[in-house]
Amino acid sequence: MSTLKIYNTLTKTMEEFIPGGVKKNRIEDYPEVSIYSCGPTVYNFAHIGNFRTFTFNDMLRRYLKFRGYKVNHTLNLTDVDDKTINGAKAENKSLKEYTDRFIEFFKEDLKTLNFDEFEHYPRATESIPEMADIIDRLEKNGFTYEKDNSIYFSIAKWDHYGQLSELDKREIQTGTRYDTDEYEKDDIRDFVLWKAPKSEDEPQWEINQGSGRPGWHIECSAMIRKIYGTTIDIHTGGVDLIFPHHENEIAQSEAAYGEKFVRYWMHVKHLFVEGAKMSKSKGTFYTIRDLVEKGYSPRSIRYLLFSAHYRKQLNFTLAGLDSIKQPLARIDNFVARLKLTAEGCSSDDEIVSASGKFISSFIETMDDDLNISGALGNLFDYIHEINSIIDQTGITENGSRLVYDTLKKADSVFGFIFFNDSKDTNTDIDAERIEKMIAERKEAKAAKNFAAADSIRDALLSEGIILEDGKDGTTWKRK
RNA sequence: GGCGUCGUACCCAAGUGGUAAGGGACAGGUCUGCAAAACCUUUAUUCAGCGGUUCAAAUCCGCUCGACGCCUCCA
Repeated sequence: MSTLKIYNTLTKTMEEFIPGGVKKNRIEDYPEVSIYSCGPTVYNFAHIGNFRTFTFNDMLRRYLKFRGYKVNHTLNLTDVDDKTINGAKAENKSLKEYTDRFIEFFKEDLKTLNFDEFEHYPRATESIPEMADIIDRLEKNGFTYEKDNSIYFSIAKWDHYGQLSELDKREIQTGTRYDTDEYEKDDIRDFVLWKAPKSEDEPQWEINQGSGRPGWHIECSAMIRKIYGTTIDIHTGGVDLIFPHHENEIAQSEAAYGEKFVRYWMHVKHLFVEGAKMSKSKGTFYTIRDLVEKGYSPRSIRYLLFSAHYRKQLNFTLAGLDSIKQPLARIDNFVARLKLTAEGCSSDDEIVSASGKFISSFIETMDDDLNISGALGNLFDYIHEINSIIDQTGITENGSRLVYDTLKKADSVFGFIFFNDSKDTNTDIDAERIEKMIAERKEAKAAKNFAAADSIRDALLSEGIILEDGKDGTTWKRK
């Protein structure tokens, strides 16, 4: 059996995944896997690009669970920064009131896309004491300085700075305006831990160093400390966060506590929409809601977001979303076929071996840094193989059940094979009337009155109902 | 300017030294009164271009062209 290997941004290499840092013989013997994922800033609806990253998080946790690891996963919610503060001010609401609403929307979106439930969804504003503790320790260890009542981290004092983003290899471009922040720093690359209020009515909290609000990076370090207490296994986020966000998290956490912050860093590449960067002016800044309103199913969105490897750029297009109806229909038809053909005569041996082969190839593929595209290939190979068997020899009820269970198992990772698309259930179509018309058509066909039969079919088609004649009678579906 | 990534069929997309997965589209077939759907089969002598290393390269090295990322609190 293979072992899970993941690409670690910290070392720039593929590494065997060893939770807790100590190799065990069996997966069940490993301690709970601790994962922290940078979540959304809740000042607006999250867009499709955000959801690529979040979908990756969902896939990662689902696969770890599938593999037998115990998972303890955090997705944070940034509820205090310039954007949330300004947004609340603009609507004359309290920060909490304002962000509560978007957190709710965000969680609805997660549900819409069939996300697994994460263990924790902490808000930045709920970890102020932990932030204060980090700042106290940094101050005591001599890593901070104060300027205009804001507290900064001095990277000159921290020897290990730059390991994640390989800063030591870089030269800073001359003539670049490096920082336009209103806050003054000693070194342009220093970062703020605690911001002095710009105005009295701004949200602020009291800590030993004075009244203010958290800098961008401190919240993640604080929440990780609060929830996990010590070194965590995996930290994920979009590639844009490598520098400076994650670099600064490492600096402040390791300088404060003197122990390793994170074992494995995983970063998701950004997506393109219609071949270019998402852009509000081009109208390619989609939210999940936008797409659903346009009539695309959440299931297709999930599939598309899933389908490309997380470290490759994914080109998200509406045409691509459309074409996903086909593979999904193929999967659905396959599942339906399992139910229909449960009285075949094949020996189960072939089914058993094909199913076993599928699962082991699925594991081998996914163990290679979550190669989801390869795994999708495995899935369709399996469907193809079973379809062939059914065509040639049929399938027994036992065989059918085994295939069904195998799909269920794989779907604990995919999450789009058995997807409850609520859109299909709230129908206002009169099913009884349709069944009656189908019965009439059947009679017409029996009487060889094909003109009458076709006119019934056409009448329903004009209402958007498609009739399909199969071996076991006629079924209908919406266009 | 510095650091880095990518370029595989009409489209999407795996494969990173052993002779091109998978999906969509297209085409042929089975089934059907016809159709649709479903299923089956077929589809890249070739991996941006050029040169090199090797018994062997899409995979390693060099150069060229093209797209992109970070170096600006953007997932």
